[in-house]
Amino acid sequence: MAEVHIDRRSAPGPSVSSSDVLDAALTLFAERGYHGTSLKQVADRLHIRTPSLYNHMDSKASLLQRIVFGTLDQIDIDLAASNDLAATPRVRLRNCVEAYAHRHAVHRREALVVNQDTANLDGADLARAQELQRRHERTFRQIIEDGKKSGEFHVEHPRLASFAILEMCVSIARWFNDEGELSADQVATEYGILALNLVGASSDLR
Amino acid sequence: MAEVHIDRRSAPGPSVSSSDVLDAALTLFAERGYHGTSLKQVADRLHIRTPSLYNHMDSKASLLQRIVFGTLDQIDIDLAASNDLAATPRVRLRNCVEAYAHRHAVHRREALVVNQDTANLDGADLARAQELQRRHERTFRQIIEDGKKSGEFHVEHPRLASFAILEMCVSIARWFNDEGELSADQVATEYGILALNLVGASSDLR
DNA sequence: CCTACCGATCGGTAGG
DNA sequence: CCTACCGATCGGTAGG
Repeated sequence: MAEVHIDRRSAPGPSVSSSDVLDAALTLFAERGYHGTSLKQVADRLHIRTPSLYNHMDSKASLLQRIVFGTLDQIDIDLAASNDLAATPRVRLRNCVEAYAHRHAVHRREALVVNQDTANLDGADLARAQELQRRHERTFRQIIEDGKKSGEFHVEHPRLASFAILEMCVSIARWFNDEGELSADQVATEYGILALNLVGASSDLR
Repeated sequence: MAEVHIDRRSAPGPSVSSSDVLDAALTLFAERGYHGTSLKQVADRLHIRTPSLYNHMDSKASLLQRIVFGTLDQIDIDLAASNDLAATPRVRLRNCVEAYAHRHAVHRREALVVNQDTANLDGADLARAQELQRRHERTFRQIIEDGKKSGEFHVEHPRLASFAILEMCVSIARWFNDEGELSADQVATEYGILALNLVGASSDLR
């Protein structure tokens, strides 16, 4: 039997930090899903043994919780900053979509985990996460309803349009590539235009 | 939604069929994901023991395989029938989106499983599934490029638009409800309009 | 950071 | 359709 030799004597002290653990979990959860990822895979990626992970986290569930709420809370902040109620619905929608789209390009892994595994939170956490997501949806829907009232937008069912816009932004996380021909900023700008198209914003005033 | 109700004492012989097993797995995979569902949960739902499932299936993986390819193959057929190359890009896009959206409303569970768990197929199956999905994306992209060339559509990046349209249709599976105020037909029609808006199809000719 | 170990559960098989 | 059972792996703990 060949022995595996890992030289971890090159430096003293902890070899990984809790953010390393979170980052490894983030990559694996995004790739294979929460239930499709074992803590052994997380540990392997960091070249440590599974029990050592517990020096840097509370539980597997807590990793998911931190990823999901870290992301949803930040989206909350992004949207609040972008949804300037003094502006026109057109400007509000464009700014919110740009912020939302940009986040899904820059933080791909987080977006994928939120999208795939939020349902795996338990109890109170699940309810809290769903409430945040409903709030984000309501933000977009309210903007669309305001634009419909003002005559800037032409859409029959604001709720359908808000779902469509949210989900088309989420799709960015599925294909965006840092080395691709479009930057996150360019993608965000383009998605702002697509969203305005979608709600029938008259294009001459865009 | 369709509950399997079987009075096992009323008649001799098998109490469940292989389509019952597939249907139970479909419901659970859609709700909790492939890796989040155990065969014991599938068996419990059918009021039988886990080993009895093997009278009606080959393996857990084969259930996922049948769900995914049953759905992707049908989408393939839907799109081929809707994408009448003799028609204008506007009509082709509307018909394909209506078909795709309609399927995501009527076959919610299948759509959710395909969307969440296709990546859990192994080896050759995964490659085949991804090839089918790429083909569907290319179908939409080609229509958009044709419409751009003909001047009917006004969109900068057809690939972004095709991804956005595909994913906004997928979102239907997340919220559609048979008892909701909109029927699958109505939702499909509305999404056809949203997609034409999104690609900047001039609205007076819609 | 490790080794040693825990009970629970996993997908699946044997055999009737 | 069942009971009995398999090896493997799961998240997690004890203790150093």
